Amino acid sequence: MKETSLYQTLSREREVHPEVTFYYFKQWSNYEMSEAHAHEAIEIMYVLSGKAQVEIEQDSFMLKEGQFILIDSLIAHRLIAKSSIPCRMLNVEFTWKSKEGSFPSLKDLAKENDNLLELLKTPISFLLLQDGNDIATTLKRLVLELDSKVSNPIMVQLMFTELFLQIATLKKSDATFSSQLKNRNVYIKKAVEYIHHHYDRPLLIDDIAEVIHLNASYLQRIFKTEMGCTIMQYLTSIRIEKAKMLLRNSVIPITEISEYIGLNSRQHFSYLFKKETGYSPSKFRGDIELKR
DNA sequence: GACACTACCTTGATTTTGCC
DNA sequence: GGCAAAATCAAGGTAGTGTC
Repeated sequence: MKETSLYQTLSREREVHPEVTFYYFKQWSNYEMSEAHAHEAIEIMYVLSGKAQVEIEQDSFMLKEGQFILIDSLIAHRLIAKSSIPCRMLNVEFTWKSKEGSFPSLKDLAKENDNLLELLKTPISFLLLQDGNDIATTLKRLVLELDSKVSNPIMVQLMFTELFLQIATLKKSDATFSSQLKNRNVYIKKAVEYIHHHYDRPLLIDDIAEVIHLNASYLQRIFKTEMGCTIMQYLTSIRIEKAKMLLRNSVIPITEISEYIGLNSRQHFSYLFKKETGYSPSKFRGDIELKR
């Protein structure tokens, strides 16, 4: 494994910070790289809209909106964007520079965060993940900061820290999620994946059924048999867990949290939340504040 | 897969609550 | 009292389920 690899972070003797070498937004249309290329920089390719094919070593993947791929240093890859819909991407490439100042290195951070440690301990050529929107936001903020004429190095390192922690957490939850699904019926697996990726917008059973090419009522029946709950119960449980997290860890007004979890109605959000937890959203947040 | 019935969800209007 | 946020209510729509 080369010194420039992400996965050399723990064994590398010198302490390093990430340093962006190249970044750009670009819309690809009817484009095909003539041949695969590799570079020392680690690359993140994030699909903002549309879709594109990425070939890495012997594998080939169709990246869709909201998905991103992190390609390690010196891994050959090739981009093909031949879909009728143009693909808009944000690419960020970074390498390493010697640690400066007192800002903790990635190695230091891994000592404090199990998910990050696990990510850096498991070498892999590339990492393909579905983003909830956190990674996109952080990448855009990072690019905006780099574009700034008075770019602040500490801000850049803070955003990189946020980015690495988000990727590590996403990878961890993706692994847990995947292992739970391993033995499930393939249709149920697709439905559950779709729900996990789209719970933040209004979802109809018909939408899910259409995506996996099944009759809606048939899907409902096999879902309940396999999962022990209806599709809507499953979706609600995910939404309430996300709402609890937002109530605990953010100052987002309760009226807006319903939008964050895909419920158009704040009234119904309050009703569902109370039904599931026994507390109204405001009481839930208030009790947490009191315990602090 | 289609249909019908029931239960539950969504939505808009209204009321209550808390803060200034 | 005025205002914004949160909670409640009722009607219509949608999901879940049994049956064919």
